[in-house]
Amino acid sequence: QSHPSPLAEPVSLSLESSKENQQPESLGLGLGPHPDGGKSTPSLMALHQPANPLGIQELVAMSPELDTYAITKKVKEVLTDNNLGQRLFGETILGLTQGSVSDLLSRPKPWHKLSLKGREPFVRMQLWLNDPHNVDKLRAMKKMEKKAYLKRRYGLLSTGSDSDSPSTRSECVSPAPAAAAALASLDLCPYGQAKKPRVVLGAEEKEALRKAYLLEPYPSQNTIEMLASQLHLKTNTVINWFHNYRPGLYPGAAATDGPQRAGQSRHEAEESGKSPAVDPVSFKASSEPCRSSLEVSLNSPSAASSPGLMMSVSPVPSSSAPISPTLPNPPSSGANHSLDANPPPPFQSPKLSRSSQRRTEKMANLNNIIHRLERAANREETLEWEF
DNA sequence: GAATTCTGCGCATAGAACCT
DNA sequence: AGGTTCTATGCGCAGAATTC
Repeated sequence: QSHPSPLAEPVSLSLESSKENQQPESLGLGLGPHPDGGKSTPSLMALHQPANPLGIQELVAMSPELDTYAITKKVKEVLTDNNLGQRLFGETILGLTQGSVSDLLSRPKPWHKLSLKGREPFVRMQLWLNDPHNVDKLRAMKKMEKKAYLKRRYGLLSTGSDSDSPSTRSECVSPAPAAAAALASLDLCPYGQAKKPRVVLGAEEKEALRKAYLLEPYPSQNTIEMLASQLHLKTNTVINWFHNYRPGLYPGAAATDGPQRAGQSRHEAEESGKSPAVDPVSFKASSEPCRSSLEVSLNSPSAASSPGLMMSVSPVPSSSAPISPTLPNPPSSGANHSLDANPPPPFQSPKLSRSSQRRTEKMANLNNIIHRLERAANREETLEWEF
């Protein structure tokens, strides 16, 4: 629609459109034998060759088959590890909105099912991953946005360095390139930062919390801890829920329908600066002539030695048991110190036993909670938070 | 050539988490 | 406490592809 075309090169990683300049035949595309099958595939290295740049479209067309699941998994991992939001990433790297980024990352389609246009974001992601410096650049942009926000709001810049500013407390230590390179090994968080998956409360949990709220809108610490324990939630989650549920923040909340959105906010922020500190040109300009892993062929054997975020590119992604992002994570250890006295169920098959047992326990527990809450509410009896 | 289907994406919003 | 940020998701639109 009216949004800037994704092909208008919001990408700053030397992905400038070069339609007027393409020389496909002489690009030295690194058409090397595929490590697995000897299949000749083009590489993405040409993107970083100023002398013979390729347009993103050409690049997509020439790109080898990419493992979209692995790419999105890695991108999510990097974004999470570095506290980089999907909005910033989408707008600056992919030229897409946050919602589209979320959709792409959570439900990537297999490469072979994508059209050329549909493949484009994945190629951009791969390119972005290839150079660890890009993470730093995005982090820098985030800081700039933060500063701009603070300036707008308070008319002053945050004092002190960003690293010790409270507003950036959650950012992990600036990664050394070497550390970033360590990302190349999957599933490692290079900065020792625990990942914090988003909590999605189940219907039963919400129901229990709602009833708890009706009985006690301002629960004591003790109550919160008990609720957290019984619902297998973190106390902070319970606190946040109560906080968000109170009418003050969500008009109409706590009535029946649960939290409503408070004032909208992002659009104001975006309004005041549609491209808040997001200047692809300057971003690109800041990218020193880093002849990093961008130059490395996606499929070339040398990729293995690349210090960057090079992903393995599956020639047959669909056959490689795609990593479904929706696969449930194994229950985190220690998350289940149930206070209830439910004895462990009899032995089940190893795979089922843990999750189904947990589920059963949780359901029973929740039913118990709801039942007691209802009884308490009906009798108007003093709540005793014993489940 | 019209109708239908597919695909990619933006917009709006819910709600959890975070910041001041 | 109030406000903001962030992610997930539903809905709808536009354009391309396909079918009739």
